This record gives sequence, structure tokens and C-alpha cells, in this order.
Amino acid sequence: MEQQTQQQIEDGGNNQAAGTNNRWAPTPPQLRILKGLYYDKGFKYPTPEQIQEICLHLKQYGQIEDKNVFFWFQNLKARERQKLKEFRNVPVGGSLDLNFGSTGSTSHDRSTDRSIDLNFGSRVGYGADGSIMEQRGEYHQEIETLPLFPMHGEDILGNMKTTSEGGGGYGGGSHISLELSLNSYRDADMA
Amino acid sequence: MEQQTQQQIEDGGNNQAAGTNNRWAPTPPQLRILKGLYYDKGFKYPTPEQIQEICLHLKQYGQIEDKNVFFWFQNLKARERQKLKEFRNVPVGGSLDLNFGSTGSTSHDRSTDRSIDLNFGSRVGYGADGSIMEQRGEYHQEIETLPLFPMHGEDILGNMKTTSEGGGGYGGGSHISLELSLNSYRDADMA
DNA sequence: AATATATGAATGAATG
DNA sequence: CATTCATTCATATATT
Repeated sequence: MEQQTQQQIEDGGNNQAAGTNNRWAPTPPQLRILKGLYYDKGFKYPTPEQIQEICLHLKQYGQIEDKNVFFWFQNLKARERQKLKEFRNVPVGGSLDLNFGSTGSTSHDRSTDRSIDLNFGSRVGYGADGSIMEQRGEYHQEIETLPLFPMHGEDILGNMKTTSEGGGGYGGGSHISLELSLNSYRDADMA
Repeated sequence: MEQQTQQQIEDGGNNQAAGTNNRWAPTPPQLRILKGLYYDKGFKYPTPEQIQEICLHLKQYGQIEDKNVFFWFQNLKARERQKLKEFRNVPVGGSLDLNFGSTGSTSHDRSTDRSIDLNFGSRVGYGADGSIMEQRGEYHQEIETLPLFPMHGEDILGNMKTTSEGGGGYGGGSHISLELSLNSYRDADMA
């Protein structure tokens, strides 16, 4: 079938089939910046305003929307957490009947290997530090502060909060001077 | 993670080098057990804990990791759905069924309903209001008579975290200053 | 060998 | 935020 044999999303050329392609794919520069923020800066909890800022900036490197940035951060966080969770050792107990159909031996093979205690064990939870670090609030850098676009976090799209408006939400007109620093990037995927 | 940096396959030459990717392949015993769980037991939604349990057990039959088990279930589910969808797309001639709003019979788990809303206006819960609404305390694993865990059932149920946004809302101190010392060189994107 | 298929792996998007 | 769905990429294996 038409399973393979397709070459889409590329970096070199932003082939936006305008309508045919629905799923966003970060261009290398966008990915580099996003990763730089997340890993190098430890910036993991962008506010809606900051998402807009980031998105606006990333638009230079290819088509992108707020929700893409939002999802990107969400997914990365979720997957890192999930990874930790899966590495965690299972408590005890568990009697999954995995021995069906086997030959005879009706004994629990796994026996007592579940006593292995890794590094986590108890602090894998949230807020227990270690897994989730926060930088919201007043996280300042002490590197070269280079203001990219000292603009005011305005409503770029004007559709962020159509439901619960009224001003009760979040401040709103808060000026955010998003300055990014990507002196060092984490990885250079692709070879 | 960086795997979709594929380049044009029309280069006509050698692409894709380095074959250090050893992808897991289930051994016969492992496959038998996995299939037994999925088909015979109807066990299709393993929790992270159960994944570990299964994985640990399968280790006796060959090298395997949690993520392998995770992906195995994910793929199997996805492909069964995909298969069903293909059959459903048979050229029916002109039988356009626009029966929206009913038929609610058989399957309607929580999918197949993809509504393409590219507007992204009010749905994406940034958690702007903070506070996680509800925390699913029940998995709908319709296991027939499989006593997965006749012991405990906590963990996933207890998810209380009130430090999700920490930053004290987005309205107030969104004075995060990142930095960006990017070189304003735009690669080739955004032609 | 070239093509097709099966399936492991990755990730964007969506839901509750 | 945790979990799940959908689509796609990457390969090993089967088929011709």
C-alpha cells in the first residue's frame, strides 16, 4: 500500500502543502531553539504569554502555531516523566498471570527479583524535586542578556482564551521580554 | 528522539548510514505471552506498573525493555484500529451517511472522533486556571477474568499535586527573562 | 536485487 | 498532568 515511499517534512524546504499537511514538524532551527530552552535553560513551564513569544520567534524558521509550542513542551515533559516512571522498580506483589499456556510448571518464575531497588523508589513523585524543577516566577539568567524582541506580550492570535474571559484569568497585558540564549545547544540530531 | 531528520530520499545516492540501531524483536516466548495477554485476556491497556511487571517477566525469554512492551501494545492497538478503518472506507457508491448524533452503538471509546479544529481557540487547557480538573481514578480495562493485581490499586489514584504552575498564575509574575543569543541566520526555511 | 509488507520506534495531537 | 490516539519514519523480513 502507500505505507512508505513518501518524503515529506523537510528542513531544507518548508513544503507546506497548504491543507494537505496537517501535522506540524519542527524545522531543525526550531527544534534547536526549543531544546535549548528546555534542556539548557531548564525552561519547562512556559506560560501562555511565553508560548506566544516563543512561537512568534520561531516563525522565522518555519510555519508554526502556538499550540505546536504548547504541545511540544507538554509532550516532552510527559515523556520524560513517563520514562522515569517506567524505570522505577515495581513495588511488590503483582501477580500477573503470564504463565498461561506454558508447559506444566505452575510456579511463579519471577519469584523474588522484584526486590531490586533503583535510585528512585520513593521520590519519583512530583514536586519532590529532582524530576521537576521550577523556574517560573523569577528565574533570571546571569549570562549575557540579549533582548531579542522587547515587545509587549500582546495577543498575537487573539484566540487564547475565548472561553473564560472577563479579566479574571491571568493578568493579560503583562509585558514579557523573552530573551533567549542558545550559546550551547544540546544535540545535533541527524548525521 | 531525533529520528525524523530524514533527508530527501531523492538524492539518488547513499543515505541513511550507521546501523547502530538494534531494534528489539520479540522472541517466540515473549510474543506468545504478549499475544496471550492481548488476545486471550483482552488485556490492552497496561499501566506503567503493569508494563514493568510484564517486562520483568519477559526478561527470562530474552533481552527486553519497558518501552518495548509499551510500544508493542501501542502498535497493536493502533494497527487494529487502522485495519478496521480501512475496511470501513470501501467505496460505498453513494451511501453518504451523515447520521450525526446517534447510532451510538458499538464502539465509541473515545476516539475515531477526531475533529479537526485548527483554530485552537479555547480548548487546549493551558491549565491557565491552574488546578487539574479530575484525575481519572479508573481505567476501563475490560479484563474478563484476569486477576492482574488482586492486591493493591493505589498509586495512579493518588495524584495530588498543587504545585503545577508554581509561578503563581500566569498573570502576575510572568517576568521570566530568558535569553537568546541566536545568530539571526535563517537557514533555508521559510522560502 | 528490487519491491512489498510487517512491525518497532518516535512524536504531534488530543482527551479527560 | 497522565494517558491515549494517529501518523509517520525506519528496518528487518518476506515475496517476486
